[in-house]
Amino acid sequence: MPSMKTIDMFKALSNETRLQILNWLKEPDKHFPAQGAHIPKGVNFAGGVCVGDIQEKAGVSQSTVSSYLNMMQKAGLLESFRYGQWTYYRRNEAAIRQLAEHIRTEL
Amino acid sequence: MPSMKTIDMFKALSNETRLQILNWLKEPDKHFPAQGAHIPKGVNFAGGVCVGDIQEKAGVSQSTVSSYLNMMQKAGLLESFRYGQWTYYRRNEAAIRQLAEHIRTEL
DNA sequence: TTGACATATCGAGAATTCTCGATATACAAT
DNA sequence: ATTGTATATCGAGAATTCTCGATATGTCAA
Repeated sequence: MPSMKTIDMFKALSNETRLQILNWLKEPDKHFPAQGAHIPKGVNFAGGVCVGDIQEKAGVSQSTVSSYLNMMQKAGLLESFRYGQWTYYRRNEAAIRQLAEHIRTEL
Repeated sequence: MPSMKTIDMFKALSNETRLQILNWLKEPDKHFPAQGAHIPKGVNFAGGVCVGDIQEKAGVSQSTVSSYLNMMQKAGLLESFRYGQWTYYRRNEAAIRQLAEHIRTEL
């Protein structure tokens, strides 16, 4: 019985725009403006990018990118951190590695 | 630009029944009746299972299983061999390994 | 040739996904 | 308090996927 979460991951990965976002988030500095202007000192969420910047780059509507990011997070591919009015998303590298491992050994 | 084939793989993997089939085909002897009664000597397609046996085990209609298998083959997850009226399907282990590797290094 | 069987393809209705604009919520600044 | 900004949620129409039964195609056996 394959876990539902695995299927949710595959569904989340079955869309070009979402794949792009995941890929851009591999090198946030390269693809997005500098982040964290609104994150207070002492908070550690390196590599996170706010929704607005992702939306602009992806070229889809704000509501679409919001639900995409939410979907990817529910699937475990992303993790998020909210500070004030901003929500920052970044890759969940451990989960992605585990997915690769799952495919290699258990699929 | 993620290849279309990668997305097709993820789509093919986004369904419980198809995941089950892929998993059963890991150990065909364990999950299906003995195969190859109709495969002539000299033809080598070890691990292949015919559509009818997969259909019975999966418990979906014949047309559904046929299109599932076709879809998985087009995505590269399965390979098929037709002998007479029978079509045998088996896993494409190389492609599955490559998918894991792709996720690990390029996703 | 005829009949039986394995699989593929077709057509369709139901369910899900995609994607948007509009609106709501939550917080910041004035 | 009011306004502005960032994000989330809602509602809906279009597109896609799911899954079936019916039918077509190809092959084997009698």
